[in-house]
Amino acid sequence: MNPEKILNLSVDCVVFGYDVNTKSLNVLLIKRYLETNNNVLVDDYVLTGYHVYKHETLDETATRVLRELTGLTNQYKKQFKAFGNPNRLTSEKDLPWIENEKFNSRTITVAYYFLLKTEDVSLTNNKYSAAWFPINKLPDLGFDHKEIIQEAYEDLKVKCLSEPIIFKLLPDKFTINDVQDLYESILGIEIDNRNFRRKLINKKYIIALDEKQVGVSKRPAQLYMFSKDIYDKIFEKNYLISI
Amino acid sequence: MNPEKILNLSVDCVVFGYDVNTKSLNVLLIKRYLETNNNVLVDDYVLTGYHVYKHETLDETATRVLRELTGLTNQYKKQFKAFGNPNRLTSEKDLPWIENEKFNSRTITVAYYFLLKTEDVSLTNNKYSAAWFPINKLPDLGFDHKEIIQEAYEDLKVKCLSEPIIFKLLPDKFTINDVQDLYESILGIEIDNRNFRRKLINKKYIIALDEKQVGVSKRPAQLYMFSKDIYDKIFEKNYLISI
DNA sequence: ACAAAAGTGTTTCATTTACACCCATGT
DNA sequence: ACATGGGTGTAAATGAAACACTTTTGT
Repeated sequence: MNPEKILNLSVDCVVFGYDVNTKSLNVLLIKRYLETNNNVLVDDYVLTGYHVYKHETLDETATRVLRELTGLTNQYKKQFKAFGNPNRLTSEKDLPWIENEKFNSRTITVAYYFLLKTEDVSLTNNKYSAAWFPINKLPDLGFDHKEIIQEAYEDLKVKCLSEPIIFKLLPDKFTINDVQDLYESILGIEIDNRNFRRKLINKKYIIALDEKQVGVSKRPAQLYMFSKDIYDKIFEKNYLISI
Repeated sequence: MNPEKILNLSVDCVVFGYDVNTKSLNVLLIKRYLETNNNVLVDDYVLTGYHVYKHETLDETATRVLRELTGLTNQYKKQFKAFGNPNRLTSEKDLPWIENEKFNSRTITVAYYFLLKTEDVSLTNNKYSAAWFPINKLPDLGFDHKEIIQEAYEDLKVKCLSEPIIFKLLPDKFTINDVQDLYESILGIEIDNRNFRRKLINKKYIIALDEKQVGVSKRPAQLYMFSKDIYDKIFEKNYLISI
């Protein structure tokens, strides 16, 4: 017997992945397609999500949804907002879909975002036809998912300035320039390399490895890692008022 | 005919109020009391909250809940987290209450906090027996409301450092020391008065009025106001990475 | 030898921190 | 006159911002 769904409550997941090579911050989306008599009713993308089961916490639902799509567990996740507008699933495109899927059209969704590495996800033969899209080149999106992604992105932008979550998006071994590129991708700004470099290297929790890049057709860069242990140890709450 | 409730979805409101005189950051709570045959089953406090109506957005529910309790509208509010643990309403104290109120015991609540001035709320003859409690001296609380308040408070602590929401808790005319006292109350820290004073007075959006305190039995202090217009005009996003 | 990205130092400016006494007013 | 909280200034230290060239490597 299947677990029982809560019919008017779902979790939607904005899965962020960073591709070090293309320097692109991406969002993982799944295909939504519906036709009747060769008549295409719905053809766009949506976030991955599912109803909450009766026995589950919201966090567990989010974890399950990610695992179902990618096979991954133990990824950084954050619940960032609930969306409950009564009209959020009532656009012209959404109605046939909802009818087909027997959704409750007044469904509240609790939205999470995940941070992971694009390279950790294998999409070949993905049963949801999942695909990565650069955050700035999103396809046509169903429901209110464009808004949800936008709010996740805003939260990420703020949060990456004050917490070391950036490293969740990078490989375990990275270069200083990787970090800079990622900040530039997320924030849409340019950063001075010398200042950034000095700042980062001076952090005790940024550890230079005995290793350099291999297989690059240029001067190979020094590799570093992030030590969460050291970060936690030296973390000090800062009460700087900047209004 | 009454609007139709969504039975498994509610909004709970953490109403923060600051009392300038006692320098106390308070939370507004309502009484929860139930007895049968002179047998007290439930006697504690809870947050104010209510089910979401079918036609309402979540924000509208929160606004309605606050208005119902205090008569106030147009107060600062923020949705900060959804709570959906399947066991969140199943403690020994909560069960008789839920039975009595015909709640769905698997109710998800979307939590908001409000910031307002204690003095704006009149509690005489309040039909919910509402009362203010200092954030550090909360009474026995029902459901998971202690956790909800704690999370609201954490969010407030972070947010007041980077956004001028502190002024939502103060009267329109305040002294520099009022602001300092409030920061100290919220953050639980001590601040150097000279440094704080200089910092604040140098902000263009902190405007010295042609007025001083009246009715105080000491040297009356200069009154100031906060100009949101000027704040918005000179606001600049800051991309300082502090990890 | 050349292309391409990695890596490096110094100066200026702004902000934060530390710190102790006099002042104005009401009683 | 006195008690009470209001109000003030300076110097040192830290952190951010601006800025251009050399080095290393693979091809």
